[in-house]
Amino acid sequence: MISRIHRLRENRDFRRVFQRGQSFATSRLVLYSFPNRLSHYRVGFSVSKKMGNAVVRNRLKRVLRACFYQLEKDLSSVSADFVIICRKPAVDAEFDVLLSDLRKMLNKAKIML
RNA sequence: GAAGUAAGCUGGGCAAUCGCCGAUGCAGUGCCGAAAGGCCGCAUGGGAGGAAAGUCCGAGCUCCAUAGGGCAGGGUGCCGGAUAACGUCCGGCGGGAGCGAUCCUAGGGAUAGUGCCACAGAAAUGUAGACCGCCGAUGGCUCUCUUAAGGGUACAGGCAAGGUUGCAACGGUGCGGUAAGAGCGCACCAGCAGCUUGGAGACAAGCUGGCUAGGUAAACCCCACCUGGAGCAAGACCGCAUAGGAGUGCAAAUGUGGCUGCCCGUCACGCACUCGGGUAGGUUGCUUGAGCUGGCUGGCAACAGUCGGCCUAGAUAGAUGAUUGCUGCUCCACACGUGCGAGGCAUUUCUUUGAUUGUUUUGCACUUGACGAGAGUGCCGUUUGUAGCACCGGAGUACAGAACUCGGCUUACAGGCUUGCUUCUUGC
RNA sequence: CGGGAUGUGGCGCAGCCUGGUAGCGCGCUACCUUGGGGAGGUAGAGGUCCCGGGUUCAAAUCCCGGCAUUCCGA
Repeated sequence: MISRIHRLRENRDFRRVFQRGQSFATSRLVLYSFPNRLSHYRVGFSVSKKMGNAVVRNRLKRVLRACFYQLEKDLSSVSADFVIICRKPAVDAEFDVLLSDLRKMLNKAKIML
């Protein structure tokens, strides 16, 4: 789990990342990233209502937050905003699968080696 | 034992490591900030539901409006009670379904008025109507020689019994009556009105009366009762990120800047003080409440009273997650290995018990023969430890996430448990 | 949190207010026409009226409760 300062919260932050950021994707997830001027990273999750009911959507966001906790060490010096969008196959995916997807996309974005 | 019916409970458990949210305590006289406040460390003990869901009702709370009352609109609708309130709950009454336990029921008014009742049918609400019909007593015509008497005809006319249609045909059945008929008369039944008795009442029972009044109000409507509007993004407080209003005083008045290098033209513009409004954001509202729980008392019950104990989430891009171990329950398998191990499965067969079905006005009689019990038959198998059971193995473990707070309703839900009652069967 | 709208053949819609027959266009099938196709003509098939209850003699239509899609306001 990640604490509150690492969460993206404002609607205008989300729009900035969507409009000006780079995007990377797998079959389950989409990553948008845009550098910020803070000394840490921030991340926000977007899960559509089409994914399922509130239990399914909340659980998906919790699992993704736990993934980012695993990646904490590698991201400690990164200052950028991320938005993760879930696609439909992400609902049934295991923790390890989502974690490796995130690793792949962050590598592609050359934020993490 | 089987089938059913009603009510209630449960909603996997025990741990480990790393995290999230808020609470309490301690500490650095730490850091950020004008302030309100926020951030960082350690410890302790907390952290989703029976529906948290849908948002269909009702309330608290807050703001706005409001002398009081009425209209419109909306809602409710057997009676009594419970409740803060309700369209909820409890107990009754009437109606309907079921052998029964039990279940369902928007259930006021159709003589206040209006509308509608397709098709069919003669006729669909008007004391209406005559298609097939019945009669033709009375009057007409006519036959028997004539009168009387009788017959014929179906012209006038009478009738609403039978048929037909339809969800529904102007009370039903029977007897009398009549030309044929008719509540025309009578008896019983249904329904209506009045009275008496019982009941708190809905209503029930009885008596009397005149013989009769279609359905639909989840059609308009009438009657009785209820109802101001919005919602925690309500509202309160802080508020010099930034933007920006009003007033007063001073300054400037051919000034400065832009279009534009110049002219013309045009647009914009200073400083100080005071005042309120208020955006982003923050704090609060925010969890002690019609609260939970155990007894006692009253009540058929819903529920109320009283005594004791308890404090039990508070997020805001929205806190419960990740990785594991052991285990519960259900289903499938049982190849291999280990243990226990003599029957297991199927059945259009028979016997018994006889629920029940059919024939019949009823009974006798005949017929059908559920569930259970016993026997038989078929397959597999009885020491080469096979069939089966257990370990082992595999799969599954629902519906669903607090968002101001309560009381209900509705809807979703794997599996399991408990209790009451009903019907049938068997044994004692 | 509050307020609406829609659901009818394969597709797009009418009918609902005022209850009794489910209809229109495109598409589909067969036949005619043509040397063949298109166009045209004739005939035909195809419907749990979103789902479950109720009112009524009778419900796509009226009432109640769900489901799905969609729009608006704060």
